[in-house]
Amino acid sequence: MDSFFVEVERLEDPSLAGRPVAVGGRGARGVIASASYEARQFGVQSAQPTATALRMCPELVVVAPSHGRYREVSVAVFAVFRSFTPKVEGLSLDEAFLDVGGLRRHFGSPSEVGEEVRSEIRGKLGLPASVGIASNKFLAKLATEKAKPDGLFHLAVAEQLEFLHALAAEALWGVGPATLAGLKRLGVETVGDIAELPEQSIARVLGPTHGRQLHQLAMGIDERRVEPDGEAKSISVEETYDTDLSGSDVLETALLAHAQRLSWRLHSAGLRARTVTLKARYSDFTTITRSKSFGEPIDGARDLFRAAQPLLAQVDHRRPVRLLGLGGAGLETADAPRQLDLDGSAAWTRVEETVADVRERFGEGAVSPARLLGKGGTPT
DNA sequence: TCTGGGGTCCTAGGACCC
DNA sequence: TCTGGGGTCCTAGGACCC
Repeated sequence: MDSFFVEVERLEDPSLAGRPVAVGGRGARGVIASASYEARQFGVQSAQPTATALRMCPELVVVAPSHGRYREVSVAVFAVFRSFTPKVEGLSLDEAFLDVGGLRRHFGSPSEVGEEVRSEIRGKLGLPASVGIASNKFLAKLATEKAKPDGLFHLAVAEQLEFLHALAAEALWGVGPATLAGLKRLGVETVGDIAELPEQSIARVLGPTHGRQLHQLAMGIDERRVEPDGEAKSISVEETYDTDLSGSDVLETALLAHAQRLSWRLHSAGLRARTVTLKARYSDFTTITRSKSFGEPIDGARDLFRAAQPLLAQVDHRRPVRLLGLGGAGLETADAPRQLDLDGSAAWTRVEETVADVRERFGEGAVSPARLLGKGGTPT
């Protein structure tokens, strides 16, 4: 999808059409999540601090993100994908691989399939989408970049290598700042340069696994299949605060809010977590994680809070904290057998079930622990 | 006007078990 | 007395992606 968050916002508010618009955090520490093409002309891009974006483009309209809405629209977009083939592998809310190798009978060419997908999304949802077509996943992804915005690009097999080798090395999927720095030390500028190097030279700098994979990609080889989406592996919530947190009380209250949100996310997904991970980022941006695994999976807010308290104790309370996060991994479906009531928690389980019922009917903010009221919790 | 939020995968050491 | 070999799980950190 092109500028997905921005385009969803334009559906809700048509006055945003044709203007430089970005979706992102509006606070002092906000960053841009999605920028319209009009905004990109000014240099606005995702991951950029909102303040910087506003300096580059003073007339920029910054809209606060509505993730719940994007998730809903994403479900509709994926339903369109699955109406073509069950072989759909999502990469994010707004991007997926479709293996359309078996659709030749119904469509004359891959490009016809691609145009049909785009037209369905435009017709049913009113959103622009771009399609890249190629012989494997990673080339298709590169082809999609070339298709944007609102277009289609079919990378023919005969032209693969010429197209690929002319690209800058950082265009490769999996080459970020750290990998790029290593490649530059080898004198690499383009993907073609990588292909010409012996695999061993790359492996010496990047390690055997990464080195081999990168070398293969540079030669246009990618054997990975399109794997239809499976269960999530982790679910987490985090928040960067406008002003740093300090002191045990403040941190613990923030943790309680996270436990509430995480519990709700797990409950909504029908999952429980066997491993709980606390994340803290200090004001100097150093980031630590502390985790603990349990024999029995949990999803209740009280259990998550209690599990995370000893982890919070491992955070240096003398240092200001700009971000606190809480996540669950080792996920199991919630219909697995329940743990026995060993500590008299059955009553609490009933409380939490009731809270979940209320939230299902009235929304996540309908119920909140008293300790959080007046701090973003909504009293009822 | 320093640097979001939610994910995946990989590495590496140590515990523990057979 | 001088310490195996393999497998799995746990924990912490880091790179990368959208």
